[in-house]
Amino acid sequence: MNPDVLSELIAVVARDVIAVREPEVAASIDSSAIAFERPKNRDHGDWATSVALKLAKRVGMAPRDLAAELAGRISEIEGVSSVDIAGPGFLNIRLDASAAGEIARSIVEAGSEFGRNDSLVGQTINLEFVSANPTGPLHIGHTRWAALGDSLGRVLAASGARVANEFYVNDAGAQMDVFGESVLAAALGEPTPENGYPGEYVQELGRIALERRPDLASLDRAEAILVAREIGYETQLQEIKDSLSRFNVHFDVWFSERTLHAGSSEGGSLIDDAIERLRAQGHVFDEDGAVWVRTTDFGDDKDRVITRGNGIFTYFAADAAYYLSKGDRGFQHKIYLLGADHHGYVHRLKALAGSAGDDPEKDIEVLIGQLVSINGAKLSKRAGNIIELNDLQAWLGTDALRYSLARYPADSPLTLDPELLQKRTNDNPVFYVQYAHARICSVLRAWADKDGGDVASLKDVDLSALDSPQAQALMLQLAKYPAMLSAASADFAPHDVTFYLRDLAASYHSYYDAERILVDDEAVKKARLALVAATAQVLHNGLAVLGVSAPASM
RNA sequence: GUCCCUAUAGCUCAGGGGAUAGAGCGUCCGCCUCCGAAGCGGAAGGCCGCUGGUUCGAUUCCAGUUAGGGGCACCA
Repeated sequence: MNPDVLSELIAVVARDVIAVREPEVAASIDSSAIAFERPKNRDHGDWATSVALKLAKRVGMAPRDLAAELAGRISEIEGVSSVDIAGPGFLNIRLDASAAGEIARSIVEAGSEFGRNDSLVGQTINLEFVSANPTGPLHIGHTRWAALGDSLGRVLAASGARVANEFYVNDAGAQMDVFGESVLAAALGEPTPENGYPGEYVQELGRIALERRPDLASLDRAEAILVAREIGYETQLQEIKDSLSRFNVHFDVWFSERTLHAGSSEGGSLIDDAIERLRAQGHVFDEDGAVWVRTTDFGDDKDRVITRGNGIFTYFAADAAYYLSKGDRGFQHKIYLLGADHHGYVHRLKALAGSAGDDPEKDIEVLIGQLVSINGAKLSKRAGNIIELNDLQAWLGTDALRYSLARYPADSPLTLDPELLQKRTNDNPVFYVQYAHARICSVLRAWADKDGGDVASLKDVDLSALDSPQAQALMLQLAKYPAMLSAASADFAPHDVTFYLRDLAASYHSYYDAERILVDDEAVKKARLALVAATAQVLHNGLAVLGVSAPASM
């Protein structure tokens, strides 16, 4: 008996009972409408539902009467041991030990697939995040979006969506030229130009540029800038890719802004095409010699210029072409994960979706991340007094860093405590969870050494011995995993996973303290091993969603 | 001025139209001859910023208000 099945059965029962009185109300009931949940208080049963409270009014019954009728039917469901009515009409449901234990078997069978659900099946999602300018190293803000975005992508994929992680490379525009001038100046031993890029890394890029093109000094200035820019760009982008890869963050698409400026089949650029497509939709107008998009039609506070009076595109033009490109490449849903400094973009991007004929409410989601601060971090002199991803990772480690950055919703500001993250105790949330996993692996190793047992042989054991309160609490926690993942994907909330894992690890530690696993009674031992192996599997799966390792020993 | 975010335990933060509002840290008291004590059990600690509204029921939704953070270009 897993919770999805039970909630579905309760929905069926509710439909049945209510159909007699109010067929229309009955038809509107599905498993999401019955408020099926794990009660906070264990005295309230294994599972609880307030469905009677919610429906009583519409059916014209007293909540407790409706509850009583439902309770009678629910108690007949196979595997349900009791149903109690509490308070104004809550139904508190308890399961047989063996019915509850089935969860352990299904987890061991499903392995790393356990938790996958189909709540987002059919969605094609373009998930854009980080998108740092290729003119310098990634900083602490990028680090947060990298951890969050990558985990979000995995959460969405686990719910059945087809997800592409995408990095938009801003490799066109004036800042690239400034970058080129800075690299060239460094290569030639000149001072950094005014408003140029500071930082030791620019000097490094200059040295690399000179190494590759010793003739740099003899080139025409404009050409030299171009050469320096391209070498710097290529080198810096590669460093960004390497940093992210070390951070266990994966991108499917590296989308170059230059492709938008380059020609399309018709001769004009993709940006020209984009403006014409928006014009065809009726949202573009000319005024004061410039070309505008009427973004105010979609909630923006002012209209936006897309082509300036001097004929040059604004940055918004590239945004428009880029947005359309996502749709053209088959993505119906576009998620943008942006830093707090971009929050003025939200209306603009939504307006873009609307102007393109998409649904601004459904087809585009803009998540604004708040700032990260950290105590005691060293500023990177080489990168011009920012806090670098590379330094953070070397300092704190991928696991601790990714886990703690994924622990909070994107829209809440967060402060990292480096002292805590370096502790190898349960003060440090990632170690608490990893320790639970390592502890289980240790038990399984002891079993394998002594009896030669392996986890695959636990698929057919009798699970009725799992009747202690701690074992049942653990099983219920395990059973919640798929629904938790599905909720996390619906809310774009990878932090749900970290909180779940904390609770699951706590349930396991309590269980471990209450019951010895490797006992003499073979049947009991097998049942407990199945439960414990299932727990390790879910810890492993959950950590994988966060891009964090699940070590077998620590 | 305007728009967005935030306000929950001493600290850092989850949660959410319903039953006694949660976790970690910190404080206090207990638990290893026994599979990893990197652990477990317990205690203390809250007008869920403030005022109204909707509701059978609001800490949760809405409005206002106060406080904090952030954003406003024919920049990129």
